[in-house]
Amino acid sequence: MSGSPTPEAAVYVISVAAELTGLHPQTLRTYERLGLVTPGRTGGGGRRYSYRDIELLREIATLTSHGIGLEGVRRILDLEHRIDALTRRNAELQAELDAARSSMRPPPALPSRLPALREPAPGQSIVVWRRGR
Amino acid sequence: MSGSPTPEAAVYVISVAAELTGLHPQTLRTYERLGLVTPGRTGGGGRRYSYRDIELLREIATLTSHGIGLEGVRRILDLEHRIDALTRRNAELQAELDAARSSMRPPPALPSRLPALREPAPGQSIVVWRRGR
DNA sequence: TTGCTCCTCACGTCACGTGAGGTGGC
DNA sequence: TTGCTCCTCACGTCACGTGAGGTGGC
Repeated sequence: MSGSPTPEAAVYVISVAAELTGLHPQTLRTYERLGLVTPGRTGGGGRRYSYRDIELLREIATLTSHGIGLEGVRRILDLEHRIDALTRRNAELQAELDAARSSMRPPPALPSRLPALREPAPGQSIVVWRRGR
Repeated sequence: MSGSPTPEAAVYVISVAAELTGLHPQTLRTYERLGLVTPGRTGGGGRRYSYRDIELLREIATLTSHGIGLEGVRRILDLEHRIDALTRRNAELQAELDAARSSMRPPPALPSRLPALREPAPGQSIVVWRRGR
């Protein structure tokens, strides 16, 4: 029944969340009102913050401590998400490209054990494959 | 002598730049002091804004009109540049991938002029290069 | 009952825009 | 000379954090 806790589990009451982030409880309520962080709710109306919420709150705290207003914070978080998505897509494309190139390379890279090719003398042949003895 | 104007040409005095952007001249001086927009200077100390500067000022004006502080603006502009770069890189990778895939089909696409390689009969050699006649 | 939670309201601080005031060069 | 430019200083406004005050449920 008691599964292992996940980062999304809504477990911290507002006083604990405030303690973990160094923010005022009232500030957390303000952030929720502005739609920056949306904790879960108990039946009685109490807020419950997940670890993800705590991380987000910490990121917001860092930004505001650098003199960034909440509207700026909202935009910055959005842009950072887009950068993350683009970066992931980028790595994906790079991997596909590498795979495509390695499977296409004409002779798939002649094994290095083969003797180096030399220009034949007039009339001389270069044998690359002779079957049998 | 009168070359065609470029977007980077520093041509607008501060009063014109203020008019073009709807911003107060003193606000433009503030933005320069904060390093957001750096117009050129005349020998006498006057500012000269380029069209690129005007565009940047307009973008800043849009952001601040949405209630974003200048420190937030700075961060947002930086993030947007990174998104632009990632998006360009992304298109580049996609193009390379398309090219790689189309040039690789069927197998690594042996040049069509070469005769297909056949397994030699016992004792037979395959000559890939014979100099002279 | 105690200590939490909820909410709204209000105040202090800071950032920012903008105007004034005094200066100097085209 | 006129109208621009330069600068610094100061004030008004707004956003934000934080505290108070009054409430209710575990």
